[in-house]
Amino acid sequence: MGNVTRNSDAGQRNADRIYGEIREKILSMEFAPGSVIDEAAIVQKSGVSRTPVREAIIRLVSEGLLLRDGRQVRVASFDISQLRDVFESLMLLSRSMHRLAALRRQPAHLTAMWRALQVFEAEAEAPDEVRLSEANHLFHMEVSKAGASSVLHRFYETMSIETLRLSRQCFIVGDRTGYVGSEHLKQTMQDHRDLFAAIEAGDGDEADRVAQRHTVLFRERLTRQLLGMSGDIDSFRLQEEPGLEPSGRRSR
Amino acid sequence: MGNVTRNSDAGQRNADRIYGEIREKILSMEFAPGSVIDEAAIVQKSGVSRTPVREAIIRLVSEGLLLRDGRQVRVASFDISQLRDVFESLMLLSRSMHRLAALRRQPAHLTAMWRALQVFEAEAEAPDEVRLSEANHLFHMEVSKAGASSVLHRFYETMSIETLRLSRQCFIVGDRTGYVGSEHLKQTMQDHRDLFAAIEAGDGDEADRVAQRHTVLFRERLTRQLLGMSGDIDSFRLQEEPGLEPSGRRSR
DNA sequence: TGGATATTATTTGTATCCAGTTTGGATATC
DNA sequence: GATATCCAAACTGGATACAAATAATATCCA
Repeated sequence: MGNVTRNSDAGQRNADRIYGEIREKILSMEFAPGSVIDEAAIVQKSGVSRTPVREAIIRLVSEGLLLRDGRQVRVASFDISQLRDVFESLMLLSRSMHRLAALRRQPAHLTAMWRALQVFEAEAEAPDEVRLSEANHLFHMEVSKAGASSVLHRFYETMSIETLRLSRQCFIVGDRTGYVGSEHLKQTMQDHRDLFAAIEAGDGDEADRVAQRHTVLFRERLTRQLLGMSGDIDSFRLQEEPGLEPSGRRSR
Repeated sequence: MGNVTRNSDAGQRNADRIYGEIREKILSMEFAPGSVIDEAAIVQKSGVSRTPVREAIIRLVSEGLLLRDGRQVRVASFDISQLRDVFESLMLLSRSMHRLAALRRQPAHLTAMWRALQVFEAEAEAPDEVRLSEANHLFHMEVSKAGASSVLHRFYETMSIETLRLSRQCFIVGDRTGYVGSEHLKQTMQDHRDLFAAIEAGDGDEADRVAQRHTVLFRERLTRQLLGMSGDIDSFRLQEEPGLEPSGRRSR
C-alpha cells in the first residue's frame, strides 16, 4: 500500500485521516488530474460529515494538489507550459539539496538513506511501477532530510511530490515499454549508489554533479516517454494494413 | 494600509476576507509570533461564524504562518536554529530568481519593477519602517514575477514573506537606531537600481552577483540589529550608575 | 497544608441545517 | 423542431447545534 503521506496514519482527527486518503488517491492517480472532486461522494464513502472533508479539501487546495475552478474543485493537472518550470526548479533544488546533504549528513541519516536505497533496489526486481516510483520518492526524501535545511527540505518535498505525479501521469499516457530491467533503471540505481557514496564521503561537489546527472536522466526518461520513443525507433515494422487497396499507401 | 496579501480584497467569500485579515495581522506583527490564535475572539470581532474563520486558520496553518501546537494554534515564531536555513534558502532562491529575471523579463515586467522601485524610494524618505519593508517586499515580488518560473516564484514568495516577518521581528526586538537615512538604506536603494539595470540589460551573471550582494547586505543588517550593534560600539559612554556603592561595579 | 481526584467550564472537532446560487431538464411557444 | 423560460434539484458557503477532550478549579482526604 502506498504511503507517501506525511501523517502516516496514527491519525487523531477525522480531518487528518480524510486528508491523507484524498491525498493518496491524488498521488496514485486514482483521482485523475483535471477531474472534479465530488465532496458528497467522499462524505458518503468515508462515513464522516462534510466538515472534515471540507477541511481536507481546503488543505489540499492550499498545497496546490487541488485547485478551485470557479465553483468546483479539480485535481491539479499538468500542461506542457509547466514542464520547463518544474524541471528547472527540480534541478536547482536537487543540486543544492544533495550538496548540503553531503556536507551535513549524520550517521543516522546515512543509515536511513541506505535502507531506502535497498528498498528501491528490491522493488526494482518486481515490475510494479507505482511501488517503484514510491520507493524512489522515499529514497530522495531520506536524502533531503539528511542535509537540506528545513526550508529547503520543504520545497524539495513539494517538487518531489510534483514530479512523482508527473512521472505517473507520463507513465499512464506515454510509452511504457519494459521499464523494469531497462537501461534507464540500471542507471538510476547506479546514480543512487553514487549519490550515497558522495554524501557518505562528504563530497559536496560530487553530490552536486551526480544529482545534476540524475535529474537529467529523469527528465530524459519523461520526455522520451511523452514523445513515445521506446529506444530505437527504427525497429518498427511497417506492415501493410489489411483491407486497404494498394493505392492507399499513406505517406509517413 | 498594508497589503502584502495576495487576494487584494475583491474577495467574494467571507472565508477569503477573514483569511486576508488574519494573514495581514500576522505579517504586521499585530499577532505576535508565538501567540495563540483565539478563534472565538476572531469570530466575535469579525461578525461571521466559526466556519469561515476555521477555513482561514486551516489555510494559514497549511502555509506555515500558523502552526498547530497540540490543541491550540499559534503564530509561527522564529528561533535562531532557523536563521541559517532561512538565509541559506533565501540566498539560493534569490540568486536563481534574479538570474532568470534577467534572462526572461518582458517590457511589462520592467515597467512594473520600475514603478515598485520608485515607490520604495519614495517611502525611504518617510521614517515608517513597516511601509518601507512592505514596499521592499513588493519590489522584489515584481522582480520575481518578471522571470521566475511559476514554481520558483511561489517558493521565492514564501521565503520573502518569511524574511519580511523576520525583518519586522528583528526590528521590534533589536536595535532600531536611525534606519531611515542610514548607510544601509542607501546601499539598499543602490542595489535595487543595480538589480534593475542588470535585469533590464539582460545580464544574468550581473543580476546574480548583485542579488548575492543584496542578500548579504540584508543578512548583515539583521544580524547587526539582533546583536544590538548600532554602528561603532566604541561610542558608548560608560557612566557610573547612580545609587550604587563604589564596590558594586558589576562586571559587564 | 498539600496533594490527588473529581467536577465543571472552555475550547475544539464534528454533524446537521439553512440559504443562496447555479445548472439541468422539461414544457410551452414561436 | 428549435429556442426560451421557468421550475426543481443539487451543491456550495455559512451558521449553529452537539459532542468530546482538555484544562482549570474546587473539594476532600491524608
